[in-house]
Amino acid sequence: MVEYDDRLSRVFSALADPTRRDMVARLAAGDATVSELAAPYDVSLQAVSKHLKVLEEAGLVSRSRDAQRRPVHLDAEVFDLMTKWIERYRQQAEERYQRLDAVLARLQGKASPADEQQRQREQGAAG
Amino acid sequence: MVEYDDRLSRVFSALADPTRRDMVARLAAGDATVSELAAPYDVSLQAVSKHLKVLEEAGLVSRSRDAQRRPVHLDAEVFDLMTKWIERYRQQAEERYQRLDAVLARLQGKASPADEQQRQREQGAAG
DNA sequence: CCCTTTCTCAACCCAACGGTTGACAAAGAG
DNA sequence: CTCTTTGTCAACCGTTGGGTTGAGAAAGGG
Repeated sequence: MVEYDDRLSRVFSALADPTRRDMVARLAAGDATVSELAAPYDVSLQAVSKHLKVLEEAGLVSRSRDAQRRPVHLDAEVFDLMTKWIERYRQQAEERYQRLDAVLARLQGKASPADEQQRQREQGAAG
Repeated sequence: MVEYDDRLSRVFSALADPTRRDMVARLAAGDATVSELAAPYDVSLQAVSKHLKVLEEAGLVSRSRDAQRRPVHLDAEVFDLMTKWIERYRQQAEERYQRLDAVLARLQGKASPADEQQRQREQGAAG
């Protein structure tokens, strides 16, 4: 379970680069060779090869062989890992927001917003 | 529209660090001060301050003032940006997969898988 | 066999990153 | 005003990351 953390780091880190996100977008349309992927960019083939290695180690992509060519394939399953992480905390934050709204509505100006802010912080530290 | 790209890079990059993801998780439970956030980690307060700056510049977090304290608040909206990007290509990849399955089913062994792989690649390059 | 195509590995460069320490700003408390 | 608390800024340091070039592996074509 703990290793997942490192996996997430790799995935987020891989997608932090615009070129690599671009390649993922390209690969979503279909498999491609290294040269095909390199074509749109003004960098060496070696640089593209490195990018692909990063994507592969993040589990976003897999490579096979077809004569000299190395077709690259997008493995979309990893996206689930990210989506789950994101959704978890987004929902948590939203629920908290709704709770806060409810409290504020109940108070209806009986206390200052600063008091509520303080209460919120303590609640967070306890939970 | 183009600026969004850089924004995504910042967000993904910010979340590529396990400590920062941890802080986001903590903040999903409620606002917290810098010291409170620093407590669980074996690093200087300055390091934590730097992490928070990264999260802030990514738009994941905002900071206000309460006497000497600087309460940190999670801005969950940015998550939508990520989710949208991810979902877009995940769906695209899945649809492509289903199309491929359909084609393979129609062929029912009339052609070799290699031919289909080739067809796939050309289709991708054209689209 | 040699030549071309496709791609990777290795070494290097420089900018960015995460960490440190030291100084100091901001805001109460005495 | 002085002292403490809370946090940031600045300078520095070792590591990582994206880029380069050069060499060469892998697989077919002549």
